[in-house]
Amino acid sequence: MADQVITLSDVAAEAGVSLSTASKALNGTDRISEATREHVRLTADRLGFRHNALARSFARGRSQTIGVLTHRASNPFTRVVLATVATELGAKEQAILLYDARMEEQRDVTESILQLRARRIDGVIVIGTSTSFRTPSFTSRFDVPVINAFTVPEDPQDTTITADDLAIGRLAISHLLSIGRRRIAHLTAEPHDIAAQRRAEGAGQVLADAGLAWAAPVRFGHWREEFGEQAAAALLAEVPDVDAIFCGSDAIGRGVERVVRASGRQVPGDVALIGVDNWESLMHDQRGTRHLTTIDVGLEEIGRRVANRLLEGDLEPGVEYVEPQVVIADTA
Amino acid sequence: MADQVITLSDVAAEAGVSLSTASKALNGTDRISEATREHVRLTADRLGFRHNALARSFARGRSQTIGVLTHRASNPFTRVVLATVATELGAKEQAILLYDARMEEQRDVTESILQLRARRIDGVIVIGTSTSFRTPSFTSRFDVPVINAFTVPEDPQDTTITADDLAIGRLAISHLLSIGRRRIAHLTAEPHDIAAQRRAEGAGQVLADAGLAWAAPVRFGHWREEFGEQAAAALLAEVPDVDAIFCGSDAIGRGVERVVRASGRQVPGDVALIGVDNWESLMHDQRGTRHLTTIDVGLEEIGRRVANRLLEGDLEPGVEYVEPQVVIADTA
DNA sequence: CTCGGAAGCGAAAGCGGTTTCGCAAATCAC
DNA sequence: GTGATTTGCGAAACCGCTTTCGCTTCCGAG
Repeated sequence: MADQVITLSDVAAEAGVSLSTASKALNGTDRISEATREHVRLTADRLGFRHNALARSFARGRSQTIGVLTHRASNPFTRVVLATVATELGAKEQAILLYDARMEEQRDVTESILQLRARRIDGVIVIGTSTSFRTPSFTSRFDVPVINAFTVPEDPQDTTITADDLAIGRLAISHLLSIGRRRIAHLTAEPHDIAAQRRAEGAGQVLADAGLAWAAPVRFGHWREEFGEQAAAALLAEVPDVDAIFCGSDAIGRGVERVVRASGRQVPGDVALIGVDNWESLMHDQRGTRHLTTIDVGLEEIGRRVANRLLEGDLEPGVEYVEPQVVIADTA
Repeated sequence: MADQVITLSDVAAEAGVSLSTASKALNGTDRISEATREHVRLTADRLGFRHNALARSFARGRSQTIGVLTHRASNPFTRVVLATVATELGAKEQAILLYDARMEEQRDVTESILQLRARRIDGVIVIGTSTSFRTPSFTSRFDVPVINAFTVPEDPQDTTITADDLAIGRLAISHLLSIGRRRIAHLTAEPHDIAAQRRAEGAGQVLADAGLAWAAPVRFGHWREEFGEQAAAALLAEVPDVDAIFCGSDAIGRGVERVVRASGRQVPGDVALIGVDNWESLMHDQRGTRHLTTIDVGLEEIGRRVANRLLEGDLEPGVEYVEPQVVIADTA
């Protein structure tokens, strides 16, 4: 506790070498005989020496800290990515400095950028939302590597790792087809929502490839449970023999399920349901607690990759997509 | 971008004062004439000077970084607290360094502690789970302030801010009583789960105070949706005229709702339902998307308070509880 | 007019490492 | 055996800021 701290000079003195030799020995830099190196290492261990990270950062000019820019950190998807990134970076001794800003507001963001640069952060992770809004490009505003997570980048050259909405749509329909459904409908969010558009597009492709068409025109609305209820009610009235519904999100799926069951239909017997997000695992952590069949968009994988790419420094320009996974449960 | 960086010496030179004067002027420490101070400030602004945070941390011996210890960062509740803490600290220029460990595993934790100390962190936040397991005490293992969030602390002297499970139970029943329900049942998690116990206890108190008893013995099971289904089915068979169910969590509530509706009963007409967690807002962010009436345990508030208490340094020993809030929606 | 204290400022010593550079000894080519 | 390299190590500069301490100057008290 109150043990006074061992510095590198202490180690050097104890080992009978110079400060610089000790430094190089422990860092593995420069030419040092294997014998000396080992000797220094052993004395360091014996004394319980640990580099003062502050001094080290200062001397090296690298902070061991990654800046994270979020649009709204209270967004549940953002939280998942953020927590994953923090965990992954923490395991590698990297701290994170979070700036939660409304990215539309230039002043805010500019200030954040200045702060981050003053902190000499080693890199930047931008966590966006892959839905309604394109994330402005920050790449050129830092002199350190910048990587985007879960965004629709404004500049296609920005290094970005995100969900594959087209594949999500394809996967959903493929699964419904694979369990024998043919009269399939789709209820999803606002028509201008980018994720909703792409999911619908991917879904439509697979359907067309199978020589089928939607059982009813795609209904656009909101990501909400209530919308699921309303839209499902209207859908059932219009196409009573629909046998599967692809719901744009699990929230919508929840509402849909309630209405479908209330209409006396069996799920999945009469109508199969599949959602997107894998909420239940996001909420539960524990396994084996699934109810709604869904598609996992891979948020955690995005977080892991983003963190590791940044640390390894292999940032290739362009968008990299994470493969979605179908999570089979009780409803399809 | 490639603009070379302005240092404090530059400012001092430009302002025609010594380095030390410049430092003191900008920091507001020591005695400096108001004129000089202002003059230095202006030149600093004009030059666009920002302290090099690394040098500053080094000189001061404080890292502007808070260590965060989590038990399982992938736990959804932990994530909420973590994201809130990160946001709150980020707004005050504090980075976080996350160690996600299984707290039971001593080796892991000890290593984390050494790392954190080497980093000269300014404080520690321990995020636990307020349910099945007591969080070991770390307070004496650091020489910086330690605060617990959302934990059941092993040592009651540890500074802790957490959810008030007793109050949650009380609030749930009070609400059900206030809307006129009298035949109330409770379905909740494992009997050894601390949160489940306390919620049941608080609920029982209010019921007794109203001169009532449970419509059926409290059923303990799991935090799962499936448990909600099973338990509700059994409950309805046993007490067909139950008019309200207090569900230990929203997950349980979801399962319960499905079974209650399937039995032909109206919700909330015949049976009112109330859960705990406020999942929907945790998942949604947007407002106005509620379905299940529930109790918000105040995770975000816990995160905010923990962060601010730590920075302000007013850590009083003992447990501080966050007041739960009832969130009225469609089911009660 | 003198003296003690306070106010305002600067010189310089850290903080604890990393890194450049130079030097002596050892190794190599021929 | 000689000169050219290479190897192994230490001296010292440096990273940019904070902070102690001491030196003037100024002021008010007596």
